[in-house]
Amino acid sequence: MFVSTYESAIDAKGRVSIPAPFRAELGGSTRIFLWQALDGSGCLEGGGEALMAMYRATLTRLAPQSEVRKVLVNRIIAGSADLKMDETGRIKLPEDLCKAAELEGRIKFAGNMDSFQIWNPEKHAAYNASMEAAAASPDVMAAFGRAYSEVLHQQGAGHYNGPKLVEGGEG
Amino acid sequence: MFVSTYESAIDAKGRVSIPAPFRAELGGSTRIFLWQALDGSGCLEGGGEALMAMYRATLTRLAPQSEVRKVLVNRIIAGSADLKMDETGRIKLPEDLCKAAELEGRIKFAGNMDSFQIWNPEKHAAYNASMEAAAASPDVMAAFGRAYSEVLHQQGAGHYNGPKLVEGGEG
DNA sequence: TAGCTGCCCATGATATTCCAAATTTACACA
DNA sequence: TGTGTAAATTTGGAATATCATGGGCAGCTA
Repeated sequence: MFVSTYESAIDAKGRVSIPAPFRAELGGSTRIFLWQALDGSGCLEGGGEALMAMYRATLTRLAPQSEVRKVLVNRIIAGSADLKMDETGRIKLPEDLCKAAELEGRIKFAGNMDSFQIWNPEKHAAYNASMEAAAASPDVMAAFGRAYSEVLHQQGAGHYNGPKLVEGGEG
Repeated sequence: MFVSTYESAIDAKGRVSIPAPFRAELGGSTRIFLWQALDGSGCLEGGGEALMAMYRATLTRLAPQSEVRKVLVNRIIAGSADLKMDETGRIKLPEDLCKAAELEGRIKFAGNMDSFQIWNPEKHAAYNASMEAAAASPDVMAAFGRAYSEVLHQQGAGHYNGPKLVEGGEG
């Protein structure tokens, strides 16, 4: 799972070091896919071969000529950059994606479970602030609490046994 | 279950010993996650791989582009530090988290069932005082009583048999 | 030939691991 | 109940490994 947030930088040659923990998460593969986040937040989203395989399987389930499928294939498949890390764990960010996400100089890598995000630091700070404010909402905590107890019930057949390592939770 | 409260200290290099009972609770794993508590109380919250696996399962249940999920992924997944204990059970607290929770010198570890909290001692004392005052409220005790008898019913098939050790309740 | 790209090595900073001393805690025995 | 011994834990510091980053060089492309 891609967890935590790391800072990195674009060097003079347009190269970026992928944080080591994220590299480890790619399981030895050096192929990285990058595209613009679908939610309009202005960051890039990325992942490795495992994620792309999941997306492929997911998109294949959608009806071939459905509008939904066409949109998602366009945004994620056609819109992706297909990059290869060098020996020291760096990739070269394509200019169009940098421009779209307003990336230059220092950037932020943020874990997003199965994928990660790449942010302009100022935008990321603003995003964090809005998320922090939203987290205080009772609705958010209530929804989280409901989902958490559902997971507990599922695991423990009705009564509380404490958290367990969920199957497939990590590699 | 993470129980009780322990005091510890941050050394000159920013390292902190995890209290031995909490270490035992991590079940041999040396990976620790730390993030800012969602409730705005100003402490850090932490747990091990089991808790993070639970959170992952929980977040996966929420609709992918829902606001609730985005908020929680931001706060818990992206907002977590992914730390590794050394041989003697210490972690290095990231500076940004220390700053956010006003941690320096001595700190408090407080058990929180599935997770634990890390507090600035003065803040913790103030929190304790407010909790002690609130515990006297009839509403609190009433809610506790209701929940307690629900659990009893669930365990004892409808009538009171005295409390039981729930299967797997402790190790 | 100029610029871009991929590949490689060098280096400083940071993080991790290892070792050892000091302190606390637990236990057995008188 | 007090004391001595052993074990575990906490603490401090140094050696080592890892990582991010800058730059060099060759090959390809336009």
